[in-house]
This record gives sequence, structure tokens and C-alpha cells, in this order.
Amino acid sequence: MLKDRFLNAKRKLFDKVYDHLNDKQREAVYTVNGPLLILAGAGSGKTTVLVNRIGYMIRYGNAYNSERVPSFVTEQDVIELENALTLPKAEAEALLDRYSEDRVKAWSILSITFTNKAANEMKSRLEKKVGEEAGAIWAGTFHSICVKILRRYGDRVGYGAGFTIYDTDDQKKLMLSVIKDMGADEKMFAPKTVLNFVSRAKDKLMTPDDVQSEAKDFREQKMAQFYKEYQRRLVSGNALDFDDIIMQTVRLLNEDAEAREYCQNKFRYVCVDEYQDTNRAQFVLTSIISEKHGNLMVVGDDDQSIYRFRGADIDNILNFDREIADTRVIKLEQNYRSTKAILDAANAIIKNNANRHGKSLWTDKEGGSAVSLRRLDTQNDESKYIVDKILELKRTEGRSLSDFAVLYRLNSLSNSLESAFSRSGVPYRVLGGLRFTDRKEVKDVLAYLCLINNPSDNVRLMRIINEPKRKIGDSTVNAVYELAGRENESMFSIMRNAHLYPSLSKAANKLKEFTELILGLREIAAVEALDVLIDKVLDLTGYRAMLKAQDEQEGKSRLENAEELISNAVEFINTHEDSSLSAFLEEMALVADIDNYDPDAEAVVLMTVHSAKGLEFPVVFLPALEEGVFPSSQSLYDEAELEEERRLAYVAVTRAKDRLFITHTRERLLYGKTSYNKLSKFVSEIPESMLDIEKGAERGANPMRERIGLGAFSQRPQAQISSEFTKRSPFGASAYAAKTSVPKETFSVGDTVKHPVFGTGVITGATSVGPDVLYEIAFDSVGTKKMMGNYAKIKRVQ
DNA sequence: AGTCAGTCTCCTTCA
DNA sequence: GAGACTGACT
Repeated sequence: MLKDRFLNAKRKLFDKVYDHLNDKQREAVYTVNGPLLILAGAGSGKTTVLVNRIGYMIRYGNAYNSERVPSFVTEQDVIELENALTLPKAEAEALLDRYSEDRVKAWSILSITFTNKAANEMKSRLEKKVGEEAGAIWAGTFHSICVKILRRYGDRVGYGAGFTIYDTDDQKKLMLSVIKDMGADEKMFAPKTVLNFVSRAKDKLMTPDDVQSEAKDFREQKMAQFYKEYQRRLVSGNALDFDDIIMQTVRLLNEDAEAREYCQNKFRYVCVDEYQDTNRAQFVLTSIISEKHGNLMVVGDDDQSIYRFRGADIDNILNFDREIADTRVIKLEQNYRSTKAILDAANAIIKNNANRHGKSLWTDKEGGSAVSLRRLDTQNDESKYIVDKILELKRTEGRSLSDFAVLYRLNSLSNSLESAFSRSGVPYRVLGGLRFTDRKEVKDVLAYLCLINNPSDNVRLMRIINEPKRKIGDSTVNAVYELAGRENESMFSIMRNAHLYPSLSKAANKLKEFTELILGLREIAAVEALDVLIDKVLDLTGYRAMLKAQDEQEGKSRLENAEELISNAVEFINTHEDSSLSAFLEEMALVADIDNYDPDAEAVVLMTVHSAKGLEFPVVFLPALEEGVFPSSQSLYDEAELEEERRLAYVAVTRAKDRLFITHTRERLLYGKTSYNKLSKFVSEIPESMLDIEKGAERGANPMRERIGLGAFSQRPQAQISSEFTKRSPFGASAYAAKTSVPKETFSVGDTVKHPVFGTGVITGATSVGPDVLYEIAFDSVGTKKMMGNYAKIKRVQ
């Protein structure tokens, strides 16, 4: 009796303390023990749940679900609890402190995210919620956490504590030398392709031997060999690439009992965010760490899994509850971000995917403006339409420029938008593009620092040995490289003794000079602070002088970038206990960009849909929703790829809070080719009743209409058809054929056609050539042919 | 060693 | 169509 009353009152009071959350969110917060999968739809308050859950664990342990009644509890206490419902929240919270159970120690929590940005956001929100104790939580990215573990135990799997991390650029250089040294043609095997192959293998924890034994053909055999040699060189240089950071940590935890037990004992509670983005290696990693205590919580949204191309395995989230026994699954489907009109459109799109858990977002808000669809003639018209619309909404709805975002599938689509914005003088920012640490000058200076830190780093040495020019040409570098390989020494040590090698005699002095420069800087590094060191590097290597000598604009901004590194160093010294050179280099290797996206800056923001994931904007424009662009042409004939594109479309639509504008164009210049694309199938998946098709907008080829014999533009008033259709319509505008200068039926990418000789095929390209169209047609039996529309005897196949 | 013209490629991205 | 890259030339 008393027990029931107590438990009841306690739980009621908890529900009051967390009454800013909905039922599902609260259920997630209270579920502390055991495996937990939270399927969090877009805008469903995922981060709030994560933060509140950790706060709850630390403050109350498992109090809500506990069935225990503490022995001290009297009827008085129960009455106090029952009456506490009217208390202010802070007092109710304090009262519940008395009934906390198995409180979780902050240091036993491991919280993993994908990006530094997310990790930092998590840290600062935890600090607000939990206070000082939050500092003890291990919150970081997969990579930063694994590096921490490897710095401690890496020697058990052959990595000295001072290991270096290779970025994509370093990897490319290393792989190129592997391919060349193994006598293969780098045109047949592009380093990028081989690296991608290696990266996918490492994502799945496959060693070179695993890959070798599974190789399907000669090509894969060969790439497995490159992988093997590439890996050998990484290890001998005490270096890891990004994928190694995860894979070698898994290997360490599998092979070394002490390291495994350390992690398993320490991290009693493991939380993983953005779980739909994890790859196999990351799945295994989190499984091992949480194996002992079984408290693994993962949060994600299978409908927002958009990183297949970089190894993310959607099966991790789809099968989590099947792979891990007794998993509790909680779906967060209430959306607090978008209007009903926008959510309905998003649901209409995503429900066409077969491979998903199945969620449907809802909101208790009613209405909202319908999603707008507009068709324009060219991409310049499209850009102008967007700019004009923004100015119009700014005027009529009093919106700020920071309310608007333009999200596109391809970076190259930003060009025409950018010129429209700058022509009209509307402030805008393009996100993405070249990152700070990707700039050549920044990489060069970092390469100097790496070499100072670790002189046996051949890849970095080759990067800067002749930068600025020291008259050490390729032939000399190659000679050093070969000697180093033969003598099994680093290039640096060969160069120090250059005079001993006859083949280097001519360059010996210059090589020696270079090593002395680096050794001198090493001495400076030992006594001076980081910022001073970088300044000296710029001076003593002649790098600063080189940039100053360059033509004004370019050199000046590049020098600014290089010097920005000094500010980074100062910042680093101020915020880190260990401000050694190696600690700084590690930070620079792991931290992508200083995140400078300021959501309040008074400017329209332009970015890819991928980079917009996790963000939200009051008004969103989605240009180029066309077949072949979005969905991209590479995905048109592959169901899994197409589902991925559909998820991307879902992400795009769910970024919008109030208004969504979709546009497409009659013709588009892409990769130097004019293409005529149909409206994206994703837009066709939205019921017409949900769309506000603006005057002049059309739905494109609708299979239903074609079947019943209506042209795609049959509803279009005749008067408006004039000019833009005197050319040709991408939609097979047979109804207007007589009006156009091209008397023949026209086709667009994706159409199936029949040729009297070659049989059936699919249009893969359509380029306007004077008054005619040059089609590229992939025939089923004879491969791809190019033919002119006016002369080719091709017919549409239904 | 540096310059220039011709060639090739081209999606999305984080650590 | 732009940018990266290559190879030949000075």
C-alpha cells in the first residue's frame, strides 16, 4: 500500500520536474540501464533528451524506474511527495534528491558524437545542466576518443606514443608513391580510388589479407596489394590515417585484455549520437566498450542516414534492436520545428523508402503555408527568382536575411546563385568549400611543424623540402627517397649524411642545410612557446619572404592564413594544459574547421544539403530538384542509392520551419553541358494538393497523365507557352510540337527510347546543339551512342 | 625550375 | 566550365 503510493507519488513528481518534455522524451530520459535505441525524427528534440538524460543519470541515478522503497520512508514522506506537485520546480527537484538511487558517476559516462561541433555543443549544454561535474564526462568524437585510448595503450599494437595522423592529402601522396613503386600505372589505379577502397575496407575492419582473400577480380587483387604496402609504410612511419584511428583501437581492445578492461570498467554508460552515420568498425567499437555493463544508448534517425558514400552502414541502426538482445526502442516522432504543411510533404517523400524503421513525424501545430513549387527557364532565372523572393519576403513578412537558406545537392550549383546574390547586392555566405586547414599555405606550415616534431615523417618532408624553392628538385628528392628505402632509414637521416652518398654529391650541401634548418627549429621548439615557434618557422624557412614576394592580393591573403595559425596557437595555449607541439599538431589534425557559422549574421546562407543536416531555417529554398541532379544521375538506376537520395531529400525538406520553396528549370548548364531534366521524382511524390504550384510552374512528366494521353503541359494556358517553348521542351511536349522549330519529339535524361537498329535504350545525356539536340543513349545491347535528335529514328517507349 | 597549353574530371563529407 | 593535373618547352 505505502509502497504503491510512494512509487506513484515519486513518479508523478519526476514527470512534473520533466514536464517540459513529452511522454516519449521522458521515457527516454528515465531509461538508464540496458541497451536503448532512440529513433529521433528530425526536429524531435533529440539533443534536449540526450542532455536531460545524462543530467538525470548523474543526479538521480535510476530513481524513476526503481521499484525499491528506501527503508527510511514514512507515510509523512509520501504525503510530502504527493503535495510537492504544487511546488516550484527547483524545490521539487531538490526534494527528489533524497530518493536518488545508484547515481551515475560523471567520469563513467562516454558520450560519442561525429563532429567536433556536436561534441562542443554537447559539452556546453551538459555544463549548463550538470555544472562542474560535466567536465568529467568523456564527451568527444569517435576519433578524439580513440586517439586518447591509443596514446595510452597504442604501443601494445605497435604505435609509439608520438604517432602522427595523416590527413587525406598525406594519404594521397603516400598511396601515389606506393602505386608507383609497385610498378603500376597511376592512371589505371588513381590514388583516390585505391584510398577509397582501402577506407571502405578499414570501415569494415578488413585487413589487407582479408581483402586479398575476398578480391573478386584482378583489380581488387591489385588494390589489396597496394593496401598491404600502404599499411606497411604507415606503420613504419608510426602514422595512422583517420580510418586506422578507429580500426586500430578496435584491434587493441580485441587483443589486449588490460586495455579492454580499462575501457569496459571505466565506461559503464555509453551514448552514441547520430548513430545512423556509424560504420561497422564504430559499431564494433561501441559494442566492445559497452559489452561488460550493457548500458549502450544510441540515438539516430534511419531516415536521415545520408553518408553511405563514406562508409556509414544504415544496417547498424536498422538492426540494432535485433543484434543486441533486450533493446528498448523509443521513437520520438513529435516535431517541434516545422509546420504541418512541411511535415506532410516530408512524410509523403520518405514513406516511399522500403528500408526503414518507419516513423511518421507529426506536430500539434496546424496549417502553415503550402510548399511552393516553381518552374523556371534557366538556372539564372532560378537564381534571380530566389533572390527576388527573399527580398519580397523580407519586405512583406519583415524577415531578416538570416532567416533564409538555400540548400543544394551539388556545390557547383552555388555559382549561379552567388552571382545573382552579388549582382543584387544581397549579403550572402557560402558554407563549405575550402576549409582553413585545407589551404596550401596552412598545410605547408603545419608540415614544417610536423617535421620538427617528428623528423622521420617522409611525407611531410617531401611536401616542404622545396617550398619555398631551395633548388632541391625532383631528381634529388627521388634519389634520397630511394636511398632511404634501401637503407631502411628515414629520408631525413639520409639527408643529414648526404655527403656519404655519391649519388647525392651535387646536392649534399643543400640537403645538409635543410636538415640543419629543421634541427635548429627543433631547438627553438624545445624552449619557446608555440606561437613564437611558428613565427620563427615562417621567418627562418623563408616562407614568409616567399609569400611577401608574390603578387599582392594572393600573397597577402595567403600570408594572413599562415599567420592565422599563430593566433590558433595562442588560443590553443590559453585553453589547453598541455600546449606542447605534439598536442597542438594532434588538435590541428583532428579539428576540422573553426566553426564560423553564425546563425545570426545578417546574410542569406548557401550550402549543400549534406552540410545542412542538423540545422534549421525559417525559410528554405531547394533549387534544382530535377532528375539527374537531385536524385543525382549516379543514383538513378540503383535502388539503394535512390533511397539514400530520398533520405537526403527528406533532410532537405525538414530543415524548413515556416516556408519551403522548391524550384526546377527547363534547362540547366552542368559540367559544361546543357541538360534538360524532368522534375525530381521526389517532388512528384508529394501529392499535388499539398503543393502551391505558382503560376508557370508545372509538375513535369507524370506517368499517369502520359498514360491517359495528356501532355505534361496540358493544363497550361496556351497564352503563356510562347517564347520559352519555341525551343524545345524536356517533357516530350507533343501537344506543342507544331509550334516549336524542332518538329520532332524530344526526350530528357531518363527516358526510355527505341531505335530501329539498336533496340531499346535510356537517354543519359541531352545537349543542345544549335537548333538540334545531341542525345547520349545507353542502349541495352550495343552500349552508349550519340545521335542528333532531328535525324535519329528514335521513339519513346512507355 | 618555372611556365604554359592541352587534358581530364566532375556528388555529397568528417575526423 | 572551372580547376587540377601533366608533359613539353624554355
